[in-house]
Amino acid sequence: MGRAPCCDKASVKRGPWSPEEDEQLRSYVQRNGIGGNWIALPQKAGLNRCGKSCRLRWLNYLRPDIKHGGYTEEEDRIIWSLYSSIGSRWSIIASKLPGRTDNDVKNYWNTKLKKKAMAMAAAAGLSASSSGGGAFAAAAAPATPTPPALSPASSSVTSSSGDVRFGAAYTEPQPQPQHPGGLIRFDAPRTELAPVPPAVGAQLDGAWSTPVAPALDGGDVFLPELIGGGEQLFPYGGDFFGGLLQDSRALEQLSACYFPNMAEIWGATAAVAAPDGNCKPPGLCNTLT
DNA sequence: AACTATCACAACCGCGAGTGG
DNA sequence: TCCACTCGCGGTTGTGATAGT
Repeated sequence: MGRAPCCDKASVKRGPWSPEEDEQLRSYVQRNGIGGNWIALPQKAGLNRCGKSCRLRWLNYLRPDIKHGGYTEEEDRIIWSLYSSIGSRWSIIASKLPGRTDNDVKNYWNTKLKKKAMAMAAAAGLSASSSGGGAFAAAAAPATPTPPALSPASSSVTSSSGDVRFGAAYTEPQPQPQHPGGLIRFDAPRTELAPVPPAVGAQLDGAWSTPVAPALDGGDVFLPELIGGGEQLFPYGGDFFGGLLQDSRALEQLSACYFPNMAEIWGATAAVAAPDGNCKPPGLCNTLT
């Protein structure tokens, strides 16, 4: 049994790419495009590489619009908030960071940002002992599915591979910073989400309690549009991690800002949520991208 | 200077989803 | 409807660079 390999591993080169191979692949793709078939590409390009390897090399390294390193604080915020709400959907997260790849974002998270967030969580007094899985898992989410209109982005999510996502540290909702015109701003067409129930919404100002849900179908919304004037429209400035860790509501709202359709997704799946409260919204990627 | 530990990033692997015949 | 094939994703591993002892 077992899956047939995509190529004969014994006959193709593996490991790091040489500059010559890079140039060969780059020039071929620039001249001919991908051609809709990565498996056949290496042979056409004269490369002794697996098609998947070529695809990965092109997407993660050779593409002309790739940025490496030098993550800004704004990008940190995007990654953090989206990871907190949708988990390790790196391709989705990367799609909101122009020039970044899923692999790059994933590596950045695993090597730097996660540690930073963990340190912040520890500083915020979150314990890792209550449920295992680290400070964030411990701080996560209620045991039952969160009402989607209330907390579209706060429930823990169990991915297809079974790892538990961390949610925001839930504390009593605190009064939110005021933002003229509300946090959410998009150029895309807008649709209304159900208002946040009074139990929570009453503690928030109007702009926050009735989020306006833009449709991402209207076009990609990238970082500059998301953060608008930077700190001006973003609820937390310098102490970003600390602020979010102490205020899950803000995190939910921020995530809903990026992916407002989360509410609908969770709403559609809440009825079939697993008894443990974890569910994976079907078609999440398709809906969001 | 030599060795070890840690870090950062690139690359690989296996799986699920999508698609066309 | 089924099957084969490919793509894309996310987790994991490998490797070179750097820091520390």
